[in-house]
Order: sequence, then structure tokens, then C-alpha cells
Amino acid sequence: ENVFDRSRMAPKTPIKNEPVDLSKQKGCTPERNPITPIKLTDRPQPDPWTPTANLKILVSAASPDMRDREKKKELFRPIENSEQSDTPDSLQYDMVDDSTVDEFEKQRPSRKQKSLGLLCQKFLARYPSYPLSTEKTTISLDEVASILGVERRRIYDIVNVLESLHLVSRVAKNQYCWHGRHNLSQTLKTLQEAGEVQYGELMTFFQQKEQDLEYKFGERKKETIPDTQDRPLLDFSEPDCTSASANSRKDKSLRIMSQKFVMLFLVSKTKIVTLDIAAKILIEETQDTVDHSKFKTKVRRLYDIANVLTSLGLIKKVHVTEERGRKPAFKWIGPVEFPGKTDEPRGISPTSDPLPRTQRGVCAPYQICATGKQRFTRHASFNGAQPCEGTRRKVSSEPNSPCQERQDEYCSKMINLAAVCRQKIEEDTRNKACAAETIVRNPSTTSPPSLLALPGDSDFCVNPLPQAVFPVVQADVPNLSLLNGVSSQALHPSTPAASKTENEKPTLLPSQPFLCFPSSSLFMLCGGLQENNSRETLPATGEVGNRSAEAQAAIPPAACQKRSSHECTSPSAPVDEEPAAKKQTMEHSDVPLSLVVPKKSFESPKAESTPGSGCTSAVHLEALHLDLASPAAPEATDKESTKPLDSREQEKWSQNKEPDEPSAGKEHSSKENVNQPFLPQYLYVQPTAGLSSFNFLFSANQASSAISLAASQLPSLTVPCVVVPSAALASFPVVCSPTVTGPLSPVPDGSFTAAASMNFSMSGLAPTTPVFIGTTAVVTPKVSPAPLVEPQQPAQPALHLSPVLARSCGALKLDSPVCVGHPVTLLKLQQPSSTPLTPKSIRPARHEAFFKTPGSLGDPVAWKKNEGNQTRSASSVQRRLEISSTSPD
DNA sequence: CGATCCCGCCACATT
DNA sequence: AATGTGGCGGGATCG
Repeated sequence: ENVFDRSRMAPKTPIKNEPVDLSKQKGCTPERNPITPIKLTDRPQPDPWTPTANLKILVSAASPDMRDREKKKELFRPIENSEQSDTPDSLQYDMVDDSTVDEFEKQRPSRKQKSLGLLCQKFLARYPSYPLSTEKTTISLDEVASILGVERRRIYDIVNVLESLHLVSRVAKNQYCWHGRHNLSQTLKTLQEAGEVQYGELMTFFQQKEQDLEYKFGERKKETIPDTQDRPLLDFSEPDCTSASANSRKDKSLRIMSQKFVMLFLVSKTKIVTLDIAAKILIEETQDTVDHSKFKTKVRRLYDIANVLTSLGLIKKVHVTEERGRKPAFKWIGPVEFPGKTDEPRGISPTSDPLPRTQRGVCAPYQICATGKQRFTRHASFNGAQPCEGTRRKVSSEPNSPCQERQDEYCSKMINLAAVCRQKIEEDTRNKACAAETIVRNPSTTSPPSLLALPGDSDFCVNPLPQAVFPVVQADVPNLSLLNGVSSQALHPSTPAASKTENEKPTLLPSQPFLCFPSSSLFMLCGGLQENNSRETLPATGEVGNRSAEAQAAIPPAACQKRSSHECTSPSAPVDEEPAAKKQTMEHSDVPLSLVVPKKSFESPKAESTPGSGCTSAVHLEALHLDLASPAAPEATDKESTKPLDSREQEKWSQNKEPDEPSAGKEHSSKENVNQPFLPQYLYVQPTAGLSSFNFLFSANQASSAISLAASQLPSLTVPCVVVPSAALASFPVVCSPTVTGPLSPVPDGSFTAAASMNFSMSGLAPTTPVFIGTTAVVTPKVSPAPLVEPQQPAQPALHLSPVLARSCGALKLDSPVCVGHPVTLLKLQQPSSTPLTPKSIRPARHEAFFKTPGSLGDPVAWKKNEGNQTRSASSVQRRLEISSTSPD
């Protein structure tokens, strides 16, 4: 073989190099030695084994740069490799090597040097981040592989991830087109939206859960997971691609996984995702099964993806220390805010891609569709059709899982997502404003403050103030806590953060009779929603959500309290919730509260937007809550507006139960609404009756916040709703935001979505029943977090509320006289600008009021649109509800 | 010893 | 059938 080799190198080199390699690589050996003509031919490239290779090695050992060059050289002349050119060098080097260097050689190859991350960097270095539009760079896999000196397989790993982010697209066999990062933000935005829908809740849960001790794979996860399951979640398919068939294998994989992984980051509040959680979430299968091996494999893949993302500068490795110890995690360091541009909320258009895609359908560009369910699939179109099982071959966990379920899950997820979105929004808002909500809890009643903490995320959470305060919400505060927000929050008890926000602001006075809500704000009266959602609906108890950052609504203290309590409880003990809630509620309930809410325009929260799925609608009630508040009211703008409602009435609403919405929290999308003007709308509710009848009001606006919400995206979320006791309802029409209307309705169940639109029928509302309904989605628990959770829940959706409400309401409100003073919690969200409302408190009477925002409900999509348009704009209407409280009773 | 993750077999898809 | 893709997991390294 190589003369050289033999003489010198050969013997050694091989050894040096790596015996291992030799062995591994089949071909290698041969190459070297012998003449290798053959080999050469076979592999044009440089194999490691070629003489050159040795050189390289050495070089590399010496310095990376050298090494690279070497590679390139090889590349360049790969074919030739036969020798000569190389030889000389090689010789020299060899010489050296031989004698001394063996060691070095060995070293070189260090694993790290061959890492995917490094390889990816090299790969990326070859192309401009922002190529001129004019030039199209095509990438030949073989070429790159040879240049970089790696097997093609590795290049696939890189390209697949890049493709998922649309940095490249496949043009043809072995050919990819380099797009650069021009569309990255859009892609991320799309992913974020899709992610919220799909994973919002989950993430929340998980994050929370993590905290929870218990949970481990098996358990709950399943719940959550289900959703997406296999199917395609996201995809981007191109529209046409059509290849339909394909899919199968492909879809899943790295590309999708990569997108999902990115979504997780985008949806995560903390922007930190631990590997195990990601793996759990990404194991669609759901099943509990989760076998360890599968988990392990998933993690392996995640490392692959993470390496590429790290090279792209989108994430970085970090460690999260938790009780159990430190866990590997990655933090998103890429852009977080995506300016709106994206077109639509939904998917990105496929089109966006520049690429042509190829035939296979593969096309590179994928879009993300949010479609109903969104899934993305790659090539094929797939999806559509196959929803359920279609594709998967794998083990699938559940073979059969019914689509339906999925849907439900989906919905749930959606909801969750929405929630998540809200949270985000809230957070944002919060940041901005900060102030906002507070929740108060009654002292008496309630629970200890400690209750829940909010989840980490927490944004949502409201914390009850220890005392009852009535919170009034100020407009300012953007966020309220949401209680709801996901149950998860609840989970975390600790979450201080959430609380903080709220707490801080507490301003309300206890005594105040009313609460005002800023128009913009949203509030949720009920408690628990979020949690529920998350967990399940069930309980409803929940809390009230609140939330939204945007809107700040004030919530009656009572309500607040409830929530708080709920939250607290819930998290911990779900069970408790009710009781707690009741208590509180009860107490409060009596007092009637009135609320006025200004409307705000809405904005939609982004979250909602999400959209895609219609399902989404899931929205949670929560959302509703929140939104309401807002205020668009001009005047309100905040502060003033809010003012006082003096009336003192109490608002009761809240009290009730809030059951509904479990999730409410999440939704909230509303965020700030600031953007939009609000119209002031108010809702007035009198408390008359008890809870039972709650109804919701919605604010017209939603708030959306700043975020682009305006757009319509989020519509769904935003919708604010308030729940009012039925009695109240009766009288009132429901308030809804004007705008909304229509669209939603569709929702099947009447869900909320409709609500959004509005009116739901209040009538319907019978007392107990509340409104919500949301689509199934609504309730869904998805994830339910552990704690509360219910196991089943699936059904819930619409239901929940009612039940919950009912329960809660019933119990609480009515009765308890006690409450009077209690504070209700309110939440408000306001935007900064908007006015704050002050709520007054209500008497505590028993009643509580709730509001929920609907946000989530139904389909996001629809909502969005509608909302966007309608609501926001106009409706300035204000509505009021009064609830009489019976309380005074 | 657990976290990483390289490597490449081999099944499936596309030509 | 050949070749392109890429799932997957053994097992080597790293820390």
C-alpha cells in the first residue's frame, strides 16, 4: 500500500491513528495500505486512513486550524488522495509522528473535536448568516461532508435541525439550499405560537411538576402528553408538498423533534428547559410506558439537536439545580420577541420559504401550520388525513388512541398553551407594569397565604394576600397574577414571584365595595381556573384567574381570595380547593359586588393566537376572566377609570365559583392591551343571586397585549368574560364584548368561545351553569398537574365550569355571609395605561364573583379573527353587570 | 458513575 | 437494485 505507509507510517500510523478507527472503519485499513487504488476510488474522500489522514491527525493535534486545512485539502483533492500531493507532506509529518508523535495523534481525535457542535460550527462558518437574497447557495451534502471530513450521516444531523428552523431547505437529493437566518425570527415566532398551543400547558406543568416531587415519568405525564402525540405535530409542511405519502418516518424525527424542542423554549417562561422534561414531553407516545430506553434515546437525540442549536447561538447549556440535584438543561439565548411580522399567526406560510422544495415534498420549508391541530409534518401532507394513527409506526403507544381523545387533549393543550401564552404575556406585562394585580384573599377565609404559590411560572398566580384586601386593581398592574394559570402554578407553591406581583399591589382596601376593573384588565373571578385546567378542570374551584397581565382587572377581593385560596389549595391539595374556596367564597359571597369593568379594547393576547388550532379553543376560561377587565375604557385609562366604583356593591361575582375555568389562568392572553385602545366597557354585575348563576361577562376587549396581539391573533384568548352569577345574568345580557361575537360561536359547545362572542347565552347560564364551555378544550386538563389533577378529566371541558361553578358557587357564595369583608381577590390587569380600576371591594359577602376571561376558549383561530376585529375595535361598549348580591344579605 | 454523544448498522425511502 | 436518508442505540468519552 502506501509506500509510505508501510515504510513508515503504515505500520505506525495505523496504530497511531487509531487502531480503533481502523477496526471500525471498514474500509479504512485497506485504504491505506495497499495501494488503495480501490479504496481511493471508493472513497474519494479522505478517509481518515489515507496517508493524508494521518497527517491531518497530526496536524489537528497540533492545531485545530491546521487540521481543518488539512481536511479541506483532502477534500479538495479527495479523489486524488491517492497520494502524491499528500504524500510529501505526509511523509514529513509522518516522520515526525512516527517517532514521537504517536501519542499526539491519538489525542487528537479527541471526542470533543469531533463533536457535532463543533462540526456544526464549521458547517455554519461556511455560509453567511444573512446571505444576499440574490444569491442562492446550494449545499451539497457530499461535498460538505468531505470538506468537513465527516461522514455524511453527521451532516444529516446538522441539516435536519437547520431545516427545522428553515435555515436551509432541501432542494433535491443531496442538495440543500442555504437560506441563512433571514427567516429565523419568523420561524421562531411561528414555532412559538404553535408551541404555545401545543405545549403551553404542558410546559407549565412540567415545570411546575418538576418541582413537585413526585412526579415522575410515569405518572402524569401521560396526561399531558397525549396530546400531540404522535402525530405530527408540527410541521411545517408545505403546503403542497404533497408527497403525501411519505411521511412516515420522516416526519417524526429529528426535524420535528427539533421544532418541538425549540417550541418548548419559546413557550417556557424561564426559557430554560431541562432535558428530561423535554424528553418527556417529546415522547409523544404518551403512554406511560415511557420506557426507560425510549427516554434515553430521546435524550440522545436531544443532545444532537442541542448541539446544533448551541452552535446557532440559540441555546446554551446550563444546569438547573433542583432539589434532586442538578439536571442538565438548556437555556434559550436566542431572540424572544418576535416582532410581528409574521404574518399570520398561524403558520408560517409555507411560502415563506423560499425554497422551492423539491419534489419529494419534502420541501424544505415547512411551515408550521397551526391548523387545527397542528401538526406539522413534513413532507407529506399527511396529516391531514392521518391524524391519528396514521403515521406512526412505532410502537406507538397507543395504537388506537383515539383521535378524539387526542382532540380533547389537544384542546386541552391548546388551552394550556393559551395559558402559557398568557403567562408570557403577563410576564411581559408585568414587567412592564408590574403592578397590577393583586389578589387578596381574605383573611378570614382564606387560606393562608401561603397557599399556593404560584408556580414558578408563575406568573399567574395570584397570591392572595394575606389579607383580604380588596384589591383594587390598579390599572397598572399589568398583570395579575393569574391564578390559574396553569395549575401548575399552583403547584408551585412557592412561587413567589407570582405572588409578588399581586401582592404588592394589593392595594385594595378591604372595605371597598366595589372593584373596578380597568378596562383593560381582565380578571377572573373565579378561582381556580387555571388550575383546573391544568389539572383538570374539575375542581374548578379554582381560582380565579386573573390575570392577565394585561388587563388588570380588579377583582373583587373576594374573588381574589378565592383564588388564592384555591390556588393554594389546589395545588397542594386539590381537594382542598373546594373547600377552601367555598369558604372563602362563601364568605365573600354575600356581598354583592358590582363590578364595573371597563372594557378595553382587547387585545388579544398572543397567546391565543396561537392558534392554530382551533381547538384551542380551549381556551380556558381563564382567559375569560382576565380579559374582562380591561378596559379599554378610555378614560379609564386607567386609573381613573377605575376608580371607584363606588358603588359599592360588592361584587360578588366572583365569588362564585369560578369554577369554570380552570384554566383560566392561562389564557389570559390578554396581556396588555395597551395597545389597543380600549373601550371602556364595564360590566356590572350585581350579585344577586348566588353564585350559582354565574355568568360571565366579557369585556369587550380583550386585551391583548402588547404583543401583537392586536392582531387578532389571540383573540381567543382575550376574550374576557366575567362570570356572573346567574341571577345577575338573567338580567343582564351577558356582556360580551361586542366585537366578538360571532365567531366563536361555533364552538360547539358553546363553549366559550362563543362566549366570546359573547353572549353566550347567558340564559343558558343557568345559574349554575356557567358559562363556559368551552370547547372541550377548555377544560381540559391536560396536563394536569399532578396535584390536582384529576385523572380523568378529559371530558371536562365545557363542563367544568359548570360544575365547578356550581359547586363552588353554590356553596360558597351563597352562603357565606361571612365573607363580606373578605376580600376578594381581584385581579386586574391593566395595562399600564389603562386605568386602574379600583375595585372596591366588596363586601365580602359571600358572594364572590368571578370573572373569567375566556380567552382561550375556542378556537383560537376563530377567535382571533373575530376578536381581533370586532372586539377590539369597537366595542367600546361597556357593559355592566350587576350582581346583586344577595349578600347583604 | 452519570452525562454526553460519536459512530455506524441497518431499515426505509427514493431513484 | 442502488443509493439517499435517517432512526436508533451500543458503548466510548468526558467530567
